[in-house]
Amino acid sequence: MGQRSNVQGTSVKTGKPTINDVARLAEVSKKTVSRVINNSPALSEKTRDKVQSVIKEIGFVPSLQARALALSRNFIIAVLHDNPNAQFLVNVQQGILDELASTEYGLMVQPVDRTSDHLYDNIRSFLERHKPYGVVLLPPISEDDKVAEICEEFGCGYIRMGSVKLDKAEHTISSNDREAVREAVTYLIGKGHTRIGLIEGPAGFTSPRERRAGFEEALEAAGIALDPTLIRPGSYTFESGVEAGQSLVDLENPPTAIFACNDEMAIGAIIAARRSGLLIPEDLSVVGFDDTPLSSHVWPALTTVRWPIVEMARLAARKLILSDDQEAAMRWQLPSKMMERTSVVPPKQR
Amino acid sequence: MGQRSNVQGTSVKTGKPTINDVARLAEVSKKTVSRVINNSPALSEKTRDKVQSVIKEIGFVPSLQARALALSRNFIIAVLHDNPNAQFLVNVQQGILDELASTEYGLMVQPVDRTSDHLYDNIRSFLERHKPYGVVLLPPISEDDKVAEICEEFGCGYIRMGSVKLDKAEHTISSNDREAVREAVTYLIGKGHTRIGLIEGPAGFTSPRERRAGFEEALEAAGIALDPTLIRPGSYTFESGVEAGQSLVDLENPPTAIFACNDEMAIGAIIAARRSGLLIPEDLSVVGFDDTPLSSHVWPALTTVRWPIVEMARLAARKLILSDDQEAAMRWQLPSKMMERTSVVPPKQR
DNA sequence: TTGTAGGCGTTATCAT
DNA sequence: ATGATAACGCCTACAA
Repeated sequence: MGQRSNVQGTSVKTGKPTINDVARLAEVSKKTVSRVINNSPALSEKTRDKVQSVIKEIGFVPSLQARALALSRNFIIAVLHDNPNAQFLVNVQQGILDELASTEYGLMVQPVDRTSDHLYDNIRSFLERHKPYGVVLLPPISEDDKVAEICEEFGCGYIRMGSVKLDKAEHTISSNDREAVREAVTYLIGKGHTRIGLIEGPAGFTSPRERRAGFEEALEAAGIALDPTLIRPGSYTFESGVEAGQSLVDLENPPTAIFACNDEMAIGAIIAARRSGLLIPEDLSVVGFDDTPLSSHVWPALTTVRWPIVEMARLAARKLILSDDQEAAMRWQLPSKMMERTSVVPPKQR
Repeated sequence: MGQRSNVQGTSVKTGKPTINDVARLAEVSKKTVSRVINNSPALSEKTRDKVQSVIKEIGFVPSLQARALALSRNFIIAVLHDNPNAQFLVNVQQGILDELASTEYGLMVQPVDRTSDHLYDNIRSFLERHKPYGVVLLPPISEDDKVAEICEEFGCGYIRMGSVKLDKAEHTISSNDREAVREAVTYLIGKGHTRIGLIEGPAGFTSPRERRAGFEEALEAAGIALDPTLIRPGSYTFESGVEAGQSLVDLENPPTAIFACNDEMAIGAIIAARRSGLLIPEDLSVVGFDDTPLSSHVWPALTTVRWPIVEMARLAARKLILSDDQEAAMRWQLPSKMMERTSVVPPKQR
């Protein structure tokens, strides 16, 4: 007897049962056990049941390391990001982990530097090293087609998360920024605002572009002419919000409301306005975008638009690991929602 | 010729060179190559150089999957946490990743539920499945000795991050909450405050306990009697800060300053005070703890205490993967620092 | 100092 | 439907 064959069927070395132990006890070959594990269709009921009962009995769990070697693929989903926003990143992680919790998959996190000369090499080397089963690409890096190509090249599943449909449905998760912003600005208009400032996001990315488009659509639908003097650039940072907000309230004929392309800038604008002696929201209504925890902890609580990040991430993971879930594979859009709080009131009569 | 031996030395199957290719081209055995990879001391200069030049030439990269199988250990550091604070978590991840960037290690994230009946089983099954090289335990789960035992049991390196020394030096990274709070409260006293409110953290964990101790030590050193009516419980949430802050400012003889055990509660207290018509900081000075991004984005900007989280996480990773770095192994404390901003002024004359 | 043989625990190939 | 045998790519024990 080369192996000790005790009642647990446990091999001597590691103390944990292997596929060999199962095969021996079930009196079948390793390959048959492997077929059972992988739900191979070509198996007799009887054999399957027998093997499964042995598996349960001795508590066999397949080794992920061994499978990784044989399959050249790890049971890991990786988040690839170039995103400074902590809350966003953590929400994504949470959503993915929710979906993975009932599986054997694990989650890796890999930041990348979009400005690096070695961006693509770094991504390649990550994929080559860790061979993740699939990756979730977060904005803004998700907008880079080359990155998606690299994933494809490595035979690695990928999902691109963004504000618009960036790829085929099965590779995309997106929200509807344009409609959401249109709705938010329409809400401002509904309150009676006609002079509405816009603080934009950084140029070159789709989300700011979409949000601006939604802004313009809302104005147009209400028959309000776009006033370029009410539009300010921003970079999604608090400081840029302060600056843009300041320059808007300093206007001779300032806006009665501001839509900022994210919460940090919205809060920056509030700070700037308050510094100029304005009361918020009485003198200036403000709407943000993101629904960061920040937004409900400031005073006044910020009306904002919320991406369903956790749900999006969960769907992303589902699309990656449940390749046979056709319904999930085709779903690619989850709608944003406006969170009405206290930073918006009708404009003062002049 | 069983293998195609082209100039790249690449094996036919995967397209990527393996240890066999290196061995063949360098005219040594696999084992010798393996020794070179693992920096085995017993090797002649000549052989080492030769092998290394071949490795470089054909671009050989050892397969992590194969090593994982052979070693029963993955080249992965995992963060185990039960921590709701996004910024903290992301900072930890960033610190670890900074340190791992120059290595082949990757980062996994695994949340756990402290309130679950299966807490320990879940941790066991994670360690068993993914066999991380080491884990970083974040507070508050890091305070659970049983979790550390489980890591030990699996032969998995671990580092416990906390407010006090929770374990042997090589397993500990901590800050000096007590001294930092003492310093912050002493600073308030130095400004002339003598009635200082305290909003505590949740009972049962060490960080709130340490922070309270620091608070008491500062008062005692200044000869100020501890006034129990100025102490309020809190749970590290914004809402608990609002509540505690409200009850403090409603006092007949309210404090002129408040120290809150984290920023969220501090900001909650500011909101509550403002709601009661107080001017901040003129009527009430406030100090927080954590230096979340929040704290510099509120008005007034919050004076707070900053844990060097990124540095702590970096050191944690270093301790885990550089087992021969004695200096790092022994270092376990990184000092917090008070960030002076604008939420503190001397009390008004009465 | 270096090499040989065998093992880690799976999956794939190709029979039967 | 099932099995024998050979990968997968590295590491360890032991031998030389």
